[in-house]
Amino acid sequence: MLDINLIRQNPEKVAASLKKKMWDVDFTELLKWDEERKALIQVVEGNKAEMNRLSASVPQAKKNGEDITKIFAKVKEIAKNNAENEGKLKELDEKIYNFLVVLPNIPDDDLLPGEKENNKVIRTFKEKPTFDFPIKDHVELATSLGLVDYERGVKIAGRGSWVYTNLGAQLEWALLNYFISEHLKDGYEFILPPHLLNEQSGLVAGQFPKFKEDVFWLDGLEPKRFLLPTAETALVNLHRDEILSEDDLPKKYFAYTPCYRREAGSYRTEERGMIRGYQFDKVEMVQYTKPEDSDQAFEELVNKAERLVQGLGLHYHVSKLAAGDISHSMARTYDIEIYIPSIGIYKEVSSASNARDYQARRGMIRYKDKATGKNRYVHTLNASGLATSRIFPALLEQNQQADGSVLIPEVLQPFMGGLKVIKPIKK
RNA sequence: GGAGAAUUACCCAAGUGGUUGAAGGGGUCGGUCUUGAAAACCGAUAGGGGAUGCAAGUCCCGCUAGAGUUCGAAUCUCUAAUUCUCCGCCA
Repeated sequence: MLDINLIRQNPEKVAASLKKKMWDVDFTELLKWDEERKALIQVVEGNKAEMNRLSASVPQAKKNGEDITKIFAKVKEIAKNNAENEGKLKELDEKIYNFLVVLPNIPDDDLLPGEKENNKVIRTFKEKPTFDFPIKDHVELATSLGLVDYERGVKIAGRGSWVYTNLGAQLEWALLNYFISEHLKDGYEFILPPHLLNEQSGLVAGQFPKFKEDVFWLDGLEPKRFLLPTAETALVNLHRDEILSEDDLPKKYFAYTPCYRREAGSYRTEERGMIRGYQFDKVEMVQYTKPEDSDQAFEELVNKAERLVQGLGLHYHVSKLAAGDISHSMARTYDIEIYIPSIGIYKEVSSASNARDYQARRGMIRYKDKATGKNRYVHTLNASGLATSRIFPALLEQNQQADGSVLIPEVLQPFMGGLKVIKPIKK
């Protein structure tokens, strides 16, 4: 949610910023409603004040034996006139809310306008791996090593699903364990949230109303619930409608959940296997900070996500996203993209974003500023740390050997009973 | 799934239609006393949103939420949410 004051003060500037996100908006109507609303509030409240005064005078008038029916009539008359105004006011409030609630966040000033083509790679880790043998893709590797059963996944669930089997399940779990242990070391609080969330949570995170069709909704519970598309949705709502103490900030959380998304099925050869499914595992970090601390927190989150990939020894780069490619709710996003040799492209394993006060405004998440005693909106930030569904294939492909085996990164070995290499199953 | 009860401020809680501008207690904060602390005593403690104003202030809305009745609602009615108790079912 954008601050309407910002729009009042400088509508052209806000419109220009949103334009960078490829979002055309004209505030003329909104500002007109806003003016009308202010004028109407004064009328409505003035009338209410008058009614309150009159009603309060009844007991005294009774005591004095005055004619109170006149007072009753007067109040009734004012109430009748006011009802219409109140109706109009409610309508205006709704119109203003509906206008504001769909607007995306304002991108940071230093971002390039436009979409993907204007994303900029700002750092790279390691060289692109080279192989002196014909490489296999991750689907082939996962199958020949007995790590993933795609066919049985489709059999028991349908398209867009797979089964981690045996060492594959262990590898997946080892990745998650490795991420979790690193976050614990860094003092982040571990959360296991529910996976079925209510609509308000989606609204506060900024996924709704725009992306209501992109999540899975469940029948059978009223009011309806949806399967979380990312743990961010849960974590960012933890302190909804709360006023935190300044000493509590920053709040640093991480959660492991599967993520459920409808977008699977955009089947392209580059999205074979587990690159895009209805369900994938992810560890997600979220921070609540004071506004002045959020830039630093953003760097911390990007850095943490990078260190996780570095620990695995995999080649990746960091992209600073153009304004039009960052998500609806976010002001700034860096993607960490990992190299997948078989398709020769980089795929997102972490997306680190600063929502600034956009989500906090929607969720009334505030803290009491000690110096002024005033309540201020917090800033919320999130970053994957990490999503396994791209790490897993990248790891298999980047670490494959000529004999078809795959080396397990040292950091994962303790979580896999010391196993150093996964060898093909003999037929 | 069924039945019943409850929801008041940081916590507990009084309050069944009009000086409620919400009692009282606890806690917290400040003070007195003390070498320091405890105890005791004194004082403060309704938050939040909005309108207006340079400001002080004034006003509107706030007793879970939303509707309604009434000149007037914490109080009466309806709907919903949540919590608790009991019954049923169940991993």
